[in-house]
Amino acid sequence: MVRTKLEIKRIEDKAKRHTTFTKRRQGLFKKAKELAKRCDAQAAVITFSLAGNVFAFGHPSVDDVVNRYIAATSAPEGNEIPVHKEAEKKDKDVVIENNVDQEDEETTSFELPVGDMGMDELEQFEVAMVEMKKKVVDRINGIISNSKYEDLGSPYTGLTLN
Amino acid sequence: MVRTKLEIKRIEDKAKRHTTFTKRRQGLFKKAKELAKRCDAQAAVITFSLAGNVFAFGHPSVDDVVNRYIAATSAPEGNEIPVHKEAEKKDKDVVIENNVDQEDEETTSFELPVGDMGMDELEQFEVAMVEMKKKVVDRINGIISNSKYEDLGSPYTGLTLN
DNA sequence: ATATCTATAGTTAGTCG
DNA sequence: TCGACTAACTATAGATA
Repeated sequence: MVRTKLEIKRIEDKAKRHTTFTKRRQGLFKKAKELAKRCDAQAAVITFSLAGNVFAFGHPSVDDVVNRYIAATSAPEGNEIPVHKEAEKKDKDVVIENNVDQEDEETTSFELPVGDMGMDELEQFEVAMVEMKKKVVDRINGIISNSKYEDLGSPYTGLTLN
Repeated sequence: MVRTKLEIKRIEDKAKRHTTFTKRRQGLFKKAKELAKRCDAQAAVITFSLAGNVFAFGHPSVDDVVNRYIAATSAPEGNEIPVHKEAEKKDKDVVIENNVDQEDEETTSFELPVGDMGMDELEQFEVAMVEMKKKVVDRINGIISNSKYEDLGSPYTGLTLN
């Protein structure tokens, strides 16, 4: 039929919602793949259906990207790191706004106001966590035998984390 | 001019590649937002430009989704968990194939062939990692003061993880 | 529930300012 | 570099099997 204007809001009907979820998830993964391929970038997409099923995609792998994300957001040490802020919605206390997207070398540096805010503690956590994460990931990889490019989804039963 | 058929392959020209990366990243984020809103699902997208900058989006937050992903893929204990396999590319040794996508209650369960494969070890790692992750995330949240819905991107300098 | 179909809404590569 | 434009391409809601 004539497709209506499409409002982006919650779909109330369960069946429709799930159908849409499936279709759009596929589309999202495809887009992510194209982005990774065309732009030679790392990318990961993780989704949870309302039913609690995980669907994840990553290049070169979900875990690679997730690990890197964790490491990156952990801010290594009280040192200079360039920051590109990606803000869009809502309020945001942007501290530094700097667009540094050169491809190869040459990267302008800025001081992140993090150096003196319990950095020792953070550093400890970060190092321990990174090691731990690596082990777990290796273990899981061995066990679940997931491939490199597309990842499997498994539902969430126990262990509430947040 | 006339836009050619569009091949999905690596763009060689740096400037173009970056332009495309930016445009497509925005598109990808938008799609993810729509998916989250329309389908009331959790979703996260993490990308790294070649320059090493992180751009992440997540609903309700990147860390929430990442944590949940980690917890989910860590497979709590030698117990039953339903599995939905999302495979698409390449070879895959699918162990279990079960589509359990009901919205509300009622979830079929299957035994994951993981119980006797160094589960103790995995469990150890997983528990320790989850705790550690939680701490780091809390710490980072406090420091970087990121908002709930859209996350900031920060570049990656030290600590190569993979 | 998964697959295909199709009209149309939405995305984006190339270009310009 | 960045935003705006727009033709061309692509995704997808709704329908059907």
